[in-house]
Amino acid sequence: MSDSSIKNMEQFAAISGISRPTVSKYFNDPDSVRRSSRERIEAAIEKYNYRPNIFAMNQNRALTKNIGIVVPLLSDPYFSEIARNLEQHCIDAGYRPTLFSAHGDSKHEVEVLDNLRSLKPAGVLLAPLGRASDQDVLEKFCADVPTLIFDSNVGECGIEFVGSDNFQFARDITNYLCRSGEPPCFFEMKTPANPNAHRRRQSYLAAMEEFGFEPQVISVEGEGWAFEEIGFRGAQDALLKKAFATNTVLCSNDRLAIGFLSACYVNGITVGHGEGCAIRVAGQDGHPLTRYTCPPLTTISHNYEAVSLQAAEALFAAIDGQKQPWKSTRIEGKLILRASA
Amino acid sequence: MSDSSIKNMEQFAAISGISRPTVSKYFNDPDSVRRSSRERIEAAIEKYNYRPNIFAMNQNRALTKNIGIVVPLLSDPYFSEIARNLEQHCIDAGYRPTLFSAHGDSKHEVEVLDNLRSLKPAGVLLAPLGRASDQDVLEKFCADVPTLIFDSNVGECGIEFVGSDNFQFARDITNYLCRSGEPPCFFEMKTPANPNAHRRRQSYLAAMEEFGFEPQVISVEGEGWAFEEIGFRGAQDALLKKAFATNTVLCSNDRLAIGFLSACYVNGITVGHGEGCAIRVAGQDGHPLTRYTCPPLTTISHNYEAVSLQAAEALFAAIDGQKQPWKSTRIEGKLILRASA
DNA sequence: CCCTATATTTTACGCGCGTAAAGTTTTTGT
DNA sequence: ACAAAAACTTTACGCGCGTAAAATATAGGG
Repeated sequence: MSDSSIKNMEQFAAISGISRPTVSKYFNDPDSVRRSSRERIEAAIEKYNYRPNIFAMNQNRALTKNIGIVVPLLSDPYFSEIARNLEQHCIDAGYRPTLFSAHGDSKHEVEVLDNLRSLKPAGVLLAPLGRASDQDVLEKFCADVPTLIFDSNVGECGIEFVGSDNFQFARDITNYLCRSGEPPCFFEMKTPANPNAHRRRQSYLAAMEEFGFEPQVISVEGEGWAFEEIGFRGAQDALLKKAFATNTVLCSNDRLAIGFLSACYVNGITVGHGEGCAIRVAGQDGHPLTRYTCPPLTTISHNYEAVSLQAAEALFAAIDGQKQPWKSTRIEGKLILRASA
Repeated sequence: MSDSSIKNMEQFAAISGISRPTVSKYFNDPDSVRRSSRERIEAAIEKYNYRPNIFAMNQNRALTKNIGIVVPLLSDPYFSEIARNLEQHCIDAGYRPTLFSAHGDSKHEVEVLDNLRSLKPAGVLLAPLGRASDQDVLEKFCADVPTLIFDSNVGECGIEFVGSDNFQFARDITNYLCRSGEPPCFFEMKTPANPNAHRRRQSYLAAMEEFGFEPQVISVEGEGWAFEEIGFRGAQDALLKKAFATNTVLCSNDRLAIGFLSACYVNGITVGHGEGCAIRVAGQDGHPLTRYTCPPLTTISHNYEAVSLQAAEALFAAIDGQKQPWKSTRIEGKLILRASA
């Protein structure tokens, strides 16, 4: 418990009366040293509170336990939630995760990937920015480092792709909306950052066709990641123009829907599936706050747990040397019926 | 642009026909080498796309440019927003920020701090968990590493404290609520993680006394960081019991308020300051989504920009060797009047 | 109790780079 | 054109630790 003036493993080994390599072995696997040594080391750790420098440790190690986790934007609840899950899975499996955000910007993404190489990661879990990503950089990175791409597919690179089944998302919720009331219009951003948005639109179109309804897509302007603001403005505009052919709107994602709900509110339009409601609104993603919107938002939620677990385990398997052909795993979401639709 | 087979600075220096130490100097400061050398190095970088290993770089450097940023929980929008700001300021000042989250858990916080030492940071910007933090560990860390504490004060440790003026927050919004309608009740968590919550309660009490109103504090049960859920349940309960003496509620923070609004909605209680509204609700923090709640939430917002700038610059000054006595800087928030109150 | 097989520890070197000190070249001033 | 100053390059060593190979200690068998 005393304040260790011990600066490195050399000194620590000397004080505990054991050779440095043995101490090194101990930290790598406590059971790999003799019991008597282990006890002396552990007593010394207790006494001096010494810990090896993790970066020096990884410097000359054949296989590190580092795993890099990269998401496009940490402030987006979907990514912060999935990142949280991934980190936990890594820790549980004995790895050391490090989290990076590309801050919604392609240049940052490239920089993160560059820095990641210095970490000598055993593997990387990467959710690319999508459309904006530098494809060449991603591919080269995947070629150099065992990488599992999740959330947003960017060609067959990396070990495997794991993400949500966006076709199923839009299909199932469109299906529900059609069966429970008027068919939905589709509300989306004109230039979404993420390719999943395209899948959702296409799936909506297909589902509507299957039902024999006329689809209607409202694409609103707006760049960047301020989806609520974009949804709000787009909805304001569209509501003013009475642009929606039916009384039901399916938003491309929950954050747009949150903006949409807000626009409805300020325009005095009551949202919900009940009597006296003017419009039904649904989202997609299972954003943590959709439970608390007014009204609570009907949505289709990512299976966060399954996506993150599948992604993590596929990466671990690859790190363990199990070679598999590239594949794409798409995990179904779960419809969450609430008052908004 | 070719795929560099270059593994280290040695090889890179050899290929570019320059000594390794000179290359090292170049990466440390391109202007510190002769122009002819610089051009040759830059040509080689272009050609082989070489970058030094950032962790090896910092290994034996007297002063690194690393800055650690630690927040209690990244999934909380307040922290992700402030962290984003801090990162940008670090980058702008030529530092290399690395972001860590304590995941709302004291043990993680200790671990993060341990790992941070390995980074040999020039400085650390630390928002402690608060009540749950291991005080001894924090103090020892501050003694070893130039650390600036922000958001939540934990005794006079570190270089300086920078945070919001929580007394002013609750005072000003209580003031506004008293002047614009019935005096507010105060809605809070019984056992908040963060000491700022206590300040806000006390400030509310003081402000009410000043106005000559009877204060009323409703403290709801709930552990952890699921504030919306805690707010929702607490509000459900309190509304059912008609626990509020007035028609106005000041929530201790915006996330509780979001849960509160949701509870009002499902109970058919209209929120707002207008005609026909049953209750007024206000929050505190300036959560990014409060603009889009229904109704939009009246709140008092942190001055994110000022807090992060002040914190960053104080740290930079300390890193540059400017010794100042410890002080505490509390930055005022800005009242944001919306429809909810 | 002695010898061999196995478990540990030592020795020695490497990872990728920073940096001080000493030697060399280039630039500057005149 | 020459000396002094400035810039640069070499040399040499260090950071904190991993790891293979050699040396040593421990355990098992008769």
